[in-house]
Amino acid sequence: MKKNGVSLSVIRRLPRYYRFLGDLLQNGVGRISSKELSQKMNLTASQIRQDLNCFGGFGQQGYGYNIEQLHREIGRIIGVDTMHDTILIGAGNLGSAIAAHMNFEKRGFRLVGIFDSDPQKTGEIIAGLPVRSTGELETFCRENHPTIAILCIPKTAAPKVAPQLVDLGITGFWNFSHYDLRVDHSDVVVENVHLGDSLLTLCYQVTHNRPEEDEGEK
Amino acid sequence: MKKNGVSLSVIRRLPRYYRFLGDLLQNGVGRISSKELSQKMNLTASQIRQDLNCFGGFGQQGYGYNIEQLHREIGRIIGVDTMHDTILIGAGNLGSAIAAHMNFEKRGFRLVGIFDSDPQKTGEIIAGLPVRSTGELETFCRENHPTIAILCIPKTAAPKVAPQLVDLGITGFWNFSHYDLRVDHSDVVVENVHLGDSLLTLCYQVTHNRPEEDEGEK
DNA sequence: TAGATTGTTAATCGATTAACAATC
DNA sequence: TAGATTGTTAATCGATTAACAATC
Repeated sequence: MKKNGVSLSVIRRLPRYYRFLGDLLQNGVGRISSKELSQKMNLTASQIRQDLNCFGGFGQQGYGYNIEQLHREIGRIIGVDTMHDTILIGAGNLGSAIAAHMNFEKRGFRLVGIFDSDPQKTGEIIAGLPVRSTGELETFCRENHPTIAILCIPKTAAPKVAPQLVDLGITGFWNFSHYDLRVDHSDVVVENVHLGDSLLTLCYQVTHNRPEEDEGEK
Repeated sequence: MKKNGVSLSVIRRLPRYYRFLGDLLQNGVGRISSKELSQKMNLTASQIRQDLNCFGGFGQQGYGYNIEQLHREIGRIIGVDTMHDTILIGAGNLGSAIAAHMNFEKRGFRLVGIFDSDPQKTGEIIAGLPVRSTGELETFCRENHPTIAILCIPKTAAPKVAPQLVDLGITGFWNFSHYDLRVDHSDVVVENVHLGDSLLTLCYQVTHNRPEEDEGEK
C-alpha cells in the first residue's frame, strides 16, 4: 500500500532539485558535480547522491551529472509531463490569486473549473475560466472528470466538501484551508499548505532570534 | 549563535498545536490528555509530551493539560502577543491576496506598508493601505522602522531586494518568490514558502499513488 | 487510596553524513 | 594512465517511540 519505499523527506526535496537544475539549464550550464550542486543548494554532496540513487544512477563517475538529462529525469519522476485536470473550490482573494499566479501547466496540472458558493461571484472570469456555482459541481465533475481539487475555502467548509469531492472522483487535494485535511481513502493524496502555520513559525523565529537567554556559545 | 536548542522539527509543530488547542478552546473543551490530543492530531502521545517539555511542564499528572492555559502558553512561546511591523513587497495577485487574506494581527504581525515597482499600482488601496512606489521604500523604512518583509515578487527580484531590505532594518522575511532566499546575517530569519514545490510534491504523490510497481504487500 | 497521566529516561528507528571501492 | 566523481555501504547523528517511576 505504501509507495515504492521513497521517504517523504526525499520526495519533498525533488521539486527543489528540479527547480535548481532548471535554473542552471536556463543559464546554459551543461554539467555539474554533486559537490558543486551541494554548495549551491546548501546541503551535502552525499545527500544529493543518496537522494538521486533512490531512483537510479543518473551520473557518471569522474564527470558528474548532465544537467539537461537529470532535469528531464527528475521531471519524469515527479510526473510533470502528465496533465491532471484540476478544479478550484473557492474563488476568494486567495483562490483567485492561486488560479492566476501558479503556472499549473508547467507542473502537471490543468485548471478546468472554478467554483464558489457566493452567487455574486458566478460568471466572473478568473484565469480565463468562468466562476461556477457550487450547485454545478456534481454535474461538472460527472461530465469532465477532474481528478485534483484545490481548496481555498474556510476551514469549516473543508471537512464537508472534501468527502463529497472524493465521491465525485477527486484523488488529490491541494488544501489551503486552515484545516488539517485527512482523507481515509488510501488512494487519495493530500498536500496541506497552512500559510498560517508558516507565518507563526516565522513569528517564533523572530521572537527567539537572539534574546537574552543565550547559554554557552556565542 | 544557535537558538535555545529547540529543534526546527519541534518549532514547526508548535503552530499546529496552537491551532488545534485554539479550536478545542472555541468548542468549549476545558482539558485534554496527551493521548486524546494525539488521536485528534494524528501523532503519538509521547511526541506531544516530549515537544511540550522542551518549554516546560504544562500538564498535571493524572489530569492532563488545561487547554486554555496551554494555548496561552504556546502563544506566548511563539510570540503572537508581540506585534512586528511588516511591509509587503509586491502587490500582484498573490501579494494582494496575502495582504487581504491573512489574519496578521492574530499572528503577531501588523501590516504597515505595501510597495510595488509598477507605477500603475501606486495609490491603489489593498487591505486598507495605499500601494506605494518602490522609490518610497527607503524613506518609509527610515521613518517607520518595519522589521518584517513579505516578498511576493518575481524570483529574479528577490536576491536584489533582500539585502537592501536588510540594510533598512528588516530582520525577518516571509518569502513567496520562487527563489531560495538565504541571508547570511545571523540575526535575520527567513521563512520560505515555495508554493511551486508544494504543488510538485502533490504531483509526485498523485503520479505514484498506486501505480503498477507494487512489490510485496498489498 | 486507586486510577490516570504526566515528565523524563532509555530504546528504537530513520535520516544524514562519511568513507571508499568502482569506474568513467 | 591519473584524476575526478560517482554509487553504495557503513557510521553517525537526531528524532521518534516506548517504558516507567513520579505524582496529582
